[in-house]
Amino acid sequence: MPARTGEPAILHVDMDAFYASVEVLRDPSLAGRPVIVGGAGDRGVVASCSYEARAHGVASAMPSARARRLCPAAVFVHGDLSRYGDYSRRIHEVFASYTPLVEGISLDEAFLDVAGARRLFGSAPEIAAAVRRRIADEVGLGCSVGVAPSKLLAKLASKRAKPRASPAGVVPGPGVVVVRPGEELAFLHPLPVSALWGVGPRTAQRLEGRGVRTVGELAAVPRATVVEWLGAGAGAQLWDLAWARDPRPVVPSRPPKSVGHEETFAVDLRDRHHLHREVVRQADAVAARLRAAGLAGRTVTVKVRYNDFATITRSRTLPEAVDTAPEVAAAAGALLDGVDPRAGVRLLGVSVANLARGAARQLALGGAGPGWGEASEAVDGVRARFGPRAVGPAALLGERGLGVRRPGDQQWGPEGGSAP
DNA sequence: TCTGGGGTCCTATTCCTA
DNA sequence: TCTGTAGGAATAGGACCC
Repeated sequence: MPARTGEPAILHVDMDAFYASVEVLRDPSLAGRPVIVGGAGDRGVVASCSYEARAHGVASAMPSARARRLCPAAVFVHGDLSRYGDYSRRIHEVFASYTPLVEGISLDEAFLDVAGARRLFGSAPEIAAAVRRRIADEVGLGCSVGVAPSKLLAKLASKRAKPRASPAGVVPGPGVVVVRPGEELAFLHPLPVSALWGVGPRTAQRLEGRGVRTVGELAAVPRATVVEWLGAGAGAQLWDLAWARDPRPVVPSRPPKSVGHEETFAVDLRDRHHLHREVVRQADAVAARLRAAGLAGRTVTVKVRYNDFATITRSRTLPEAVDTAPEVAAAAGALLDGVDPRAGVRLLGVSVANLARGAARQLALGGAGPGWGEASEAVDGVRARFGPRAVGPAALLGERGLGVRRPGDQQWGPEGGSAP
């Protein structure tokens, strides 16, 4: 039960330019310079960038080619997710020292419910300041914290707490912003509708077409009208959010719903042979991740994006859950056979959903082949000892590039523009 | 300007079955 | 047995988030 009812108790902690800041820690000569983490190739995008780069107009998710034009002096860094994962774990150790109620949103972002921590550590704003200080002292990174009675407001508050980049330079932010009970609507209503969780460019445009630009204007529309515009689910939810009604609790851990892998090619692929090899490679990666997580899944989906960006998916639900490369590859390969690649395929993806915990092992035995399960365990063992490249699917033998490259090597788009 | 890769969630449609 | 139907599962697509 809350020590003092009504007081803000949810923290949203958001690291400042996380990947780029980690890269500066690794290589201090980058400090103060425009740093861009992401794919440097023709089809790459910006995953994260330092505030010095933002001052030139660079932003995350922007095509790298455009970022380079905006900021020719920028240093491009390939990035390393496993390193960011290590830093993320250190940050979460700080969170866990205040409350067990930590919901990780991504490597660099989390919600903390500190209602039960206040007797021990002080008010929510005091905890927020302490978390910031400790992450700076113990990990060496900056972050911004929002404190509010709900997730939505905590997230918006952390955004306001952030540093700002303008052509004139980087302006530090307040670091911690608190929205107290009673201030919710005054804080929320002047913001653009796109500030609401679930309003992307598409929905924002639809609302703007009806004369609704701010959250306050949305709140002023009758709820039934918003439902008519956006459907029962999204409409009702957005209208509630516009009135700061957000009862979502902080949920410490959620099991994954799907595991997938997808890759954009440096050049479009048109022949089935190449695409089938890619399916095998991706199926191998997905299956290995499933086994590592102790999961298996029944629904296999193949995703194809053509060179005009039109995207299709084809999926099939198997009678039993699978977690081995040959089984995932067989299902995905069959789906791929129903797709015409002649228009040019720029992206291919394989994913597995309908997940259950460890359901596949005994089913794989005596199933399709002589123990895919045992063979996969052996593969996992070899990779654990000798590295992820030590073994791969037989179908990929003898081909340079394709066979050697491992999924995950190109996290933010293909390097260069030559054929794979 | 030309758009990555990891996901979640929602909706509409189709198909199967009781 | 035929037909209509209601509901659930599967499928496909799309918006959105970090």
